[in-house]
Amino acid sequence: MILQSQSQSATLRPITTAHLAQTMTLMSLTALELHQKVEAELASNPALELIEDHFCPSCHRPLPYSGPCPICSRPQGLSTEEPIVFVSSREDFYTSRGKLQPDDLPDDEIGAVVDDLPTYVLRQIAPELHPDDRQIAAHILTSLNEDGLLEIPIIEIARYHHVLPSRILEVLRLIQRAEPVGVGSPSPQEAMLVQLEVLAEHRPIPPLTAQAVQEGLDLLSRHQYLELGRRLGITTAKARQVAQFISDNLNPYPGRAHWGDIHQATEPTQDRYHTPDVIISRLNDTPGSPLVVEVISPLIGKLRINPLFRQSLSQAPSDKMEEWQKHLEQAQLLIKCIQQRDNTIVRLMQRLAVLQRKFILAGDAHLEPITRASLARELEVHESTVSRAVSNKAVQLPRGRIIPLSKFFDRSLHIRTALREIIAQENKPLTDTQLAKMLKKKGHPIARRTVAKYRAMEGILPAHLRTHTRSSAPAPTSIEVR
DNA sequence: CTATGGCACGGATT
DNA sequence: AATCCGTGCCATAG
Repeated sequence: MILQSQSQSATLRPITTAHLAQTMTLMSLTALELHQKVEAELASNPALELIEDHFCPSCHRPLPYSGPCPICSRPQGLSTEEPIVFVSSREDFYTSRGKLQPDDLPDDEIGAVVDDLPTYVLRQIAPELHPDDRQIAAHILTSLNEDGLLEIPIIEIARYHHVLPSRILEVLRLIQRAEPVGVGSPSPQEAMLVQLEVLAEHRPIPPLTAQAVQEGLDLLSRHQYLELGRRLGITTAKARQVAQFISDNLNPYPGRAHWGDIHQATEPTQDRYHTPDVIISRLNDTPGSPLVVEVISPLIGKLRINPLFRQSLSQAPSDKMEEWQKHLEQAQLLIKCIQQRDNTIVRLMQRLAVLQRKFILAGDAHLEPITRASLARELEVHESTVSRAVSNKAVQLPRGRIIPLSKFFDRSLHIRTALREIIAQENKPLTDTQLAKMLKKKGHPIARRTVAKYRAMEGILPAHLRTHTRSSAPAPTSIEVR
C-alpha cells in the first residue's frame, strides 16, 4: 500500500476542501486552544449545541460521550501490556477552582478529578510544616493566581498574620520546592530559578542558564537567540542550547502544569506546552500494569446539532435561509472534524504508548528512536497529519513530568542519556574520542564530533574542565549570579 | 600535538 | 520547500 492521503479514518472521508483545511487546522491545535475555538463557535453558531451531562455511570468521570469509561468497563484484575486509550473530559482544566480543604485530603485514585493545586501542594509540605505555619501556607496557596504565581506582596501576608516577613519566606521556600516546583514564586523568573536550583541537585545544568533566565527572559520568549548570545557573551549556537534546555526543563507558570488554565494567547510566541493534551498514568502499581492514556477532550460534554434548529430550518424566513444553511454546514463540519481529530490522536497515542512503553515508564534511556514518517505509515495517515498532531502538544507522564509530545520522536535522546551515564560513572574525565569509543561499544556508533554536540546539549563541560569530584558539586558556575 | 568548538555541507525529516 | 541533524574539515586553545 502506498501512501494515499485520505484514509485517515474509515468512517469519515473528507468531502470538501473546507473539510480538509479545517481538519488540518484543528489537528495542530492544543486541547486548550480548541476549547476556546469551540466556545467561540458555540456562542456564534445557533446550530451547534453542547450536551453536558455525560458521566461514566460508575466512576462519575466526565466524558465527551455517554456510557461507561474504558477503565470502568474493563474487566478488573487483568494486566496487559495493551494500553487503555480514550478521550477524556477534564472539566477542571477549563474552569478555575480554588477552595482549599486542609483536612480531609482525599486519596488520589486514578481517574478521579485531580486535586486542587493548593490542596496538592499542602499535602506535600504538611510533614515539614510547623503546625503554626499552616495558616500562612494556606493563605499563600489560596492567593495564587491561575499560573501558580503569588501576586500579593509578602509584606501584606506578614502583616495579616502579625509575623516577620522572614517567617513567610521560610514557608514560601517550602512551597516553592514542592511539586510543581516553583509554585508560589512572585514572578516567572523566580519560579524558573527555583526549578533550576532543584534540578541542579540531580543533573548538570548548562552554564549561564540562570543568567539567561534572569537577564534574558524577554529575549528567550521571543526566540531571539542572537541577541541573547550577545547579552551573555556566548555564541548564538550556545544561546540556542541554553534556550532549548530552558524550554525543555523549566516552566514559567508552575500552576499550569497541574491544572491548566485558559490563558488567552496574549503571548503569541510564548512556549506553551505546559498544559498537557494527553495524560498517561498507570492503572495500578503492579509491574505489568497497563498504561492509561487520556486524550484530553476540548469539550466537557458532547457536541451535536441542535435538533430545534434543524426543525426550524424548514420554516426559515427566506431571507435568512442561506445564512442558516451555512450555520448548519459549519456546525456539521466542526463536529466531524473534531471527531476525526480525536480519532486520529487516539490511534496515534495507542501506537505510541505501545512503542514507547519503556520510555514512558523507565525514562529517557529507553526512548525508541522512531520517526513521524514511520508512524504515519503504520497508521496509514499522511506524514503531515502526524506532524500536526504531534506539534505543540504536551504529554504528562506517570511520574508527573510534562514533556512535549515531540520528545517521543527524539532521534538522539537515548544516546545522549547513555552518554550522560558514562560520564556520570567515569573516574577521570574522558575525551570526546574516548567517549565515542565507549558509545560504539554500547551500540551507538556516532562520530567524535557528534559526541561533542551531544555533550553540549546536555550541558556537560569538555573533559579538561571536568574536575571530576565524584558525583557532587554540579558546576557552581551555573548558579552563579553575575 | 591533541582536544574542542565553529562553520558549512548533504542527506534525512518534517 | 524548509528545517534539522550528523559529520568532516579547519582554526584555535591548551
